[in-house]
Amino acid sequence: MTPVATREPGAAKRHTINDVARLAGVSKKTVSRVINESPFVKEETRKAVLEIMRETGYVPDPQARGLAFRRSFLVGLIYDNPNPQHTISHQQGLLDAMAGSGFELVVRPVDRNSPKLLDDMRDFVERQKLFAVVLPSPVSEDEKLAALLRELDVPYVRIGSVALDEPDRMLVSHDGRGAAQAARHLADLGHTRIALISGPPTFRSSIERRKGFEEGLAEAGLTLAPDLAKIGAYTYESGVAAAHDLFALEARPTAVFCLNDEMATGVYTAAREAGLRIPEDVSVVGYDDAPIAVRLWPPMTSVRLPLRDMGRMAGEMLVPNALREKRADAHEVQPQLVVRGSSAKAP
Amino acid sequence: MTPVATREPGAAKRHTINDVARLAGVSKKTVSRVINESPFVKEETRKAVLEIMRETGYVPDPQARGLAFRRSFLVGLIYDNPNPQHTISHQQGLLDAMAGSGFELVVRPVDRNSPKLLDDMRDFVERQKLFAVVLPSPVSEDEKLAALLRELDVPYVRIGSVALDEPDRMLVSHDGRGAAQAARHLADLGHTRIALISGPPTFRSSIERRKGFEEGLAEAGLTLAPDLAKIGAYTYESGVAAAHDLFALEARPTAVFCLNDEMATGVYTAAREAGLRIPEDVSVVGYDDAPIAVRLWPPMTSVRLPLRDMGRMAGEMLVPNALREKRADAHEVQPQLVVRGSSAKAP
DNA sequence: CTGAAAGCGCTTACAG
DNA sequence: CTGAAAGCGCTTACAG
Repeated sequence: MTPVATREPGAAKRHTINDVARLAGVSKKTVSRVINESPFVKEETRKAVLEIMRETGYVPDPQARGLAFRRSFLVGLIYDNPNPQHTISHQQGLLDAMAGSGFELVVRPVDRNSPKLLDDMRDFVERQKLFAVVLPSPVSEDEKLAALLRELDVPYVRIGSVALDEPDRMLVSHDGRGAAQAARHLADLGHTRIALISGPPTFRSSIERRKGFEEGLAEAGLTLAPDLAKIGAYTYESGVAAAHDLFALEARPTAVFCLNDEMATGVYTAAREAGLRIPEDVSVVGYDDAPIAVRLWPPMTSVRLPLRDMGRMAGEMLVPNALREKRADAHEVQPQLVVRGSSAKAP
Repeated sequence: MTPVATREPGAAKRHTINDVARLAGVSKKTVSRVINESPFVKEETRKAVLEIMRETGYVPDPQARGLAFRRSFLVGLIYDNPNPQHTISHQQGLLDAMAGSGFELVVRPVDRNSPKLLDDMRDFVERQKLFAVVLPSPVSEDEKLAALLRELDVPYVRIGSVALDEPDRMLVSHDGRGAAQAARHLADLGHTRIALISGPPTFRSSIERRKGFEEGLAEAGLTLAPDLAKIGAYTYESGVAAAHDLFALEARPTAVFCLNDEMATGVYTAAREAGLRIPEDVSVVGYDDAPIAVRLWPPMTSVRLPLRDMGRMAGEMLVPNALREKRADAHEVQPQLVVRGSSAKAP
C-alpha cells in the first residue's frame, strides 16, 4: 500500500480533496460524493475513499465547501437577554447538539429595540450565508425578524414561552404551566391573598406566566386582587420596589409570586426591610431557578426551565449530526416547580 | 450615471466583485485592491470604486476571501470557566471590539483537563483557519495550548492574572493587586485574625490572589496564620464547609477573605448557621464582584475585575477595526476593591 | 498605478 | 455508478 504522509507537526499542509482523489485513484467528484454521502457510489469505492480519508486525516475545508454550496457551516445565535445565565445555558446546549457536527456557533448579541435591527440582521445572515439561526426569547418574539429569515430562506428555531410559529420552527417552553404550578402550590398551602410581581408586558414570557398564574389561581377558586398585581421590570430593584408597596398594604399578601428570580430576590430584601420573615410571615416563589435561588436564605422555591436542554433541542432541530440518529422530534419542554424553604403554610 | 440596481427585497442576488468591477469600469483586481486598502490605487479610481460599492451595497464575501487568503474571518473564544458571568462578560467585550469589523466570534467551550484537548484544538483551529484566538483563564494557563497556537501560527491573546507570555499575547489582570487591596482594607479596619479561603491550586488566579493577599498582610505587619488558611474549590458549597471549620475554631477569625464570590456567599450561609452577624461579628470580603454581591444582605465587599473591558481589550489586540484608530496599546487592567456593608471594624 | 491568468478547495450541472 | 469541465467569489503571483 502506498505510504501516506500523516499530519506532520508544524509545516505539513493539510490534505485536500485532490490528494485524496489521487491516492484513492478516483476523481475528486467521487470523493465529493463520499463526503456528501451520496448514494450513487459503489460500496467498494466508498470504503476505499473513506480509508484514504482516515489515513490522511483529511477533513473537507468548510470555507471551500461553503463557497461552492453558497451556504456556510455556521449557526447563528441571536440574543438580547438581560440574563447571562439564560444565554450561556442556551449556548451550552446548542453546542452540545453541534459537537462533532462540523458546524460552528457564531454568537450575536443585539438590541431588539434598535431601529437598525432588521438591516443588521439581513446583512449578518446574508453575508455569512448562515446555515441556520436560533432565536431565544425575547428576540424570538419579533415577528418581523422571523419574516425576514423566511424571506432569506434561512432555517430557524424560535425558543419561546408559547407557540408563535409552525411546529418545526418553534421550541415551546410552556411558561404558563410553570406559573400555574406555582399558583396551585401556594393555594394548596392555604394562601388566599397571593400577590404577583410580573415583568414588563413587552416580554411575552411575562404575559404567558401571568396568564398561567391566574389560571392556576382560578382552578383553586381564587382570583388575583388588583391591588396585589404589580408590574416590575424583571430586575432586582423593581422587585424590591414592588414588594415594598405590597408590604405596606393594610391587608398585605401572605405570599408573593414573582415572574423571575431577580425580582423574587428583591422581595427577600424588601421583606427584611419590612421586618417580615420568609416563609413564616410571607411565602416567596420565583421563576427561573437561577443559581441564586439556593444561595439565599431560606432557599427559594422557584420554577425551573431546562435552559440547556432547550438550547440542545433547538440545535438538534437545525443541525444534522452524524453522532445522532436523527433530528429531534420533540419540540417542547415542561417547566417544573422546585419547592424549597421560602414557601410554607399561610400564617 | 448608469442606474444601479439597489438591493431588491427577496430574490436579488448579492452583488459580487465582478459587478462592481464592471460598473466601475475597472478590473476586479483593482476592486480587490480597494477592498484591501492597497496604497497602489489612484485616489480617483479608489473613490469611483468606493462609490459603486456604496451604491450597490456591495460587501465582499468572507468565505471567498477566506478561501483565497487561506484564512478565515473568524475569531475563536476558547473557554472552560465554571463561572458563566465571566464567560458572558468576556464574550460581550470581545464582541464590542469586533462590532462592525466584519469578523465574527465563534465560541468553543472545552474541558481543559481532557486528554483530547490539544488534538481537538488543532483540528478546530486548522479546519476553521481561525484568524485569531482568545483564551480566558483558566484555559490561558495551558502552556501546551499556547505552544500549539504558535506552532499553527495563529495570533492569540491569553487573559490571565499574571504575565505568562510575551506582552503582545497577554492581557494581565493583576489579580494579586486586588487581593492586596482587600488585605490592607481589613488590616485598616483593625482586623488581625484574618482568614483566607482560597481556590484550587490548579487555578493560577488562586495562587496569584493568595500571594497578593499575603503581601498585603505583610505590608500591615500581619501574617496568615496556618490554621486560618483554608483551601476551597471556588464553589459555594466549599465556601460553606471551609467557613464552618473556621467558625468552629476557639480563636475564630474576625474577618474572612474569599478568593471568589461564590465561596464568600457560602461564608454568609455558614455565618448564619453559626449565629454570627456580618459584619458585627465577622467581616467578609469576596472576589469578582458578581451580581450576587449586591443582592446579599449585607451587600458584600468584593474585588472587581473589569471583565467586559478585558474581553474588549483582548479583541482590540487581535482584530483590526476601521471604527477604531488603531489597536490597543494597553495590555493590562487593574482590579478594584468595592467596599460595601460586609466589612467593618474588628469587634 | 492597473490587469489577465491561475488558483484557493470544494460543488453544480452535464455527460456518459 | 463515475468523471471532465465550469464555477462559487475572492486573492496571489506575474506582467506591464
